[in-house]
Amino acid sequence: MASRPSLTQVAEQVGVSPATVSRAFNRPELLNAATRERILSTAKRLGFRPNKVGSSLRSGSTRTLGLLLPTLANPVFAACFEGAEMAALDAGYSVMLATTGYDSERERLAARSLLDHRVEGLILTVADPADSATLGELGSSGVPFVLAYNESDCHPCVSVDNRAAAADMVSHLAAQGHRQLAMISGPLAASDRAVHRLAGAMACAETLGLPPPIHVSMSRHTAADRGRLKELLAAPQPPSALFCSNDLLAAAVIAELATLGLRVPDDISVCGFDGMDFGALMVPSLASVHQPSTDIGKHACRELLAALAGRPSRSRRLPHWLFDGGTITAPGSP
Amino acid sequence: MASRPSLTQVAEQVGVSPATVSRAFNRPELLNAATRERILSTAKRLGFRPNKVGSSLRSGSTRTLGLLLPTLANPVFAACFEGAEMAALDAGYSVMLATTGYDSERERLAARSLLDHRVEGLILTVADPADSATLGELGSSGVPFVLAYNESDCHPCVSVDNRAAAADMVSHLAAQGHRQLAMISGPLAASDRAVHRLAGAMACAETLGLPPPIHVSMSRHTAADRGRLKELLAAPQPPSALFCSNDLLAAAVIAELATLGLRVPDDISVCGFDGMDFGALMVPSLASVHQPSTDIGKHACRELLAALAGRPSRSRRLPHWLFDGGTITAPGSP
DNA sequence: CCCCAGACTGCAAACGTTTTCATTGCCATG
DNA sequence: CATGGCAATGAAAACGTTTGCAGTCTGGGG
Repeated sequence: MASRPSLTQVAEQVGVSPATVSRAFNRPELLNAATRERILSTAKRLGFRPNKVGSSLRSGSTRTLGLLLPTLANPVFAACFEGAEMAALDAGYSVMLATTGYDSERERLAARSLLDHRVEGLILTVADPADSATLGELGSSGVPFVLAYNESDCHPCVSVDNRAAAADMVSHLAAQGHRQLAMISGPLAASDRAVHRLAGAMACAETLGLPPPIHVSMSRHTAADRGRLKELLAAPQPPSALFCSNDLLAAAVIAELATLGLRVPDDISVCGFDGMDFGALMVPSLASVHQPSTDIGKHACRELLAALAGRPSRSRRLPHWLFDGGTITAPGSP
Repeated sequence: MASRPSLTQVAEQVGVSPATVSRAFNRPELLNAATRERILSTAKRLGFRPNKVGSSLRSGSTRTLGLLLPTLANPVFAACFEGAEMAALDAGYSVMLATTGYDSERERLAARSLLDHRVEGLILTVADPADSATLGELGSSGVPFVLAYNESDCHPCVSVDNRAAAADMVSHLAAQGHRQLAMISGPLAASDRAVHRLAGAMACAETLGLPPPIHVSMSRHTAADRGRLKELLAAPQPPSALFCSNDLLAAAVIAELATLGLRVPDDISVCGFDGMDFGALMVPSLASVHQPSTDIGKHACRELLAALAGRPSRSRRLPHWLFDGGTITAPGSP
């Protein structure tokens, strides 16, 4: 009921100037201990909390960061948020989250809205940093930003080395005896990660003298996808292992294979990329290239905060590692 | 570089008063078409966007909603966010998200921070609405709020009927021939949902003349949990079906059972509660009581917006439904 | 020709802070 | 006793908007 009193009201209650009340909260050491206590106690009594809107306007700083992610339906991004939130909180910042659903128009609009709210910096994942309207607008806005998951030479970014990571997985599969692989991804236009992972897999296969992996792009859980999978397996040289460019997709593929009567890994090996927590709970557990999503969020946030503090933010390449789950086995086991 | 120009600067560029520029954006119909165009075009040329901080301060409305959830690691809450974000966006609102990690202190602090940012309303999920410090503070703040997932008689909330939903699942299990059930939950103190689900299961079992379900509370993925599960299965009358109070837990339990050499559903049936998208991708697919998480977020947001518009927000009980996945079968099948 | 109703625009006061610059005592120093 | 320095506080301007009120035109009706 008692709609929040203002600093001024507290001031006149106590009988001091607004400036003094402000100082009681921001520079308490400047005040006479007695006045400070007097102010703090009546502030509490009245239920006063400093209004950040006023404060932001005057100080020019909102202490808010923007986070722009494709979707929270992918636990990877959810983890990224939590990492970023943690780091932001530690620094006294709040975060304003928006999702784009992989839609570039929504992305542009959301970024604009975030800027309108005067976030001091932005962490975001775009389809392709080399060609992004959003990044263009952002650049000319002067608001610092850090890319998460994307890899770029021209912008600060925090990610794993997607090419190397994919190559590692291909090596691992080859070591198990697999030769013909397939790489399954979503639409490449929606994710530079998928592009890099595919490139890494291809390059590694070539180095190892494997036949080039077959690339299959699944649109969005349409019936056509099911057909494409069937077709892939009916090829003259069907792959013995499916490398999916993300864990969610891997899970979907495994489920799809099950409906086709194929068992993983007995009939075919499958692996993913991301390392979502959930993969470890699957039975068998999902083999996958793990990336430290929480840390990606955390470090992206730290770099952003660094930029806000004047230090330039540097790109960080975080380590990935293979999780050798039960969905991979040597080809042709009983 | 060009740090955002202000409305005033646009005004003097165009040679009109700030008021006119303001109107060009908010009440364009009031302006002479020519002036309007002149303003809009120079505004665009200068890269001007109205500063929401100034606007919020003057108008007293931030057009921002707060969302306070336990964790995004549970995809249920992620879906809730996306639903809420959608509804908020439709109404021209932004959302500020914070997570609590099921920690009541973090919860209190986060709520306070949200209020400090002057969100106009709050959507939140608390441990127990009947006894929540956060809700207390919120109440005296005068900021409208809507509970999501929680059930309460004293506060507006959007949820399923957890008791009835759990009862439905128990009926289903009984119909399959199960008699001795176990209910597995997280710490009851952290979730009134778990409490209600347990109560619903118990009541239904009694009605149907089944022996009372055994309740097992798993703390947080500790080694002790594994022991508790083992112990449960070694009981004189071991349960033939495990009803987990959420899907994430169900997945963990299934993984745990696998390490104990038990197959689901051949050796034991398992089911969950939530209906996270992921469950359908598991092999076998996870039987579960589904709740419409996205809609919960969406409706919670709508109710909140209603409150902001003066209409009182009403509690909504959304429908649940059983997803009869492959993790349940009649007891004692080969 | 006068008057009045629009239509359009400007003035200036808010909104709740922060912060620079002064002001006031007061005490110690010379 | 004058001086200077320090500690504690206040006055007032500024941040970028919105908005009630008042002002200026224009044109049409009487």
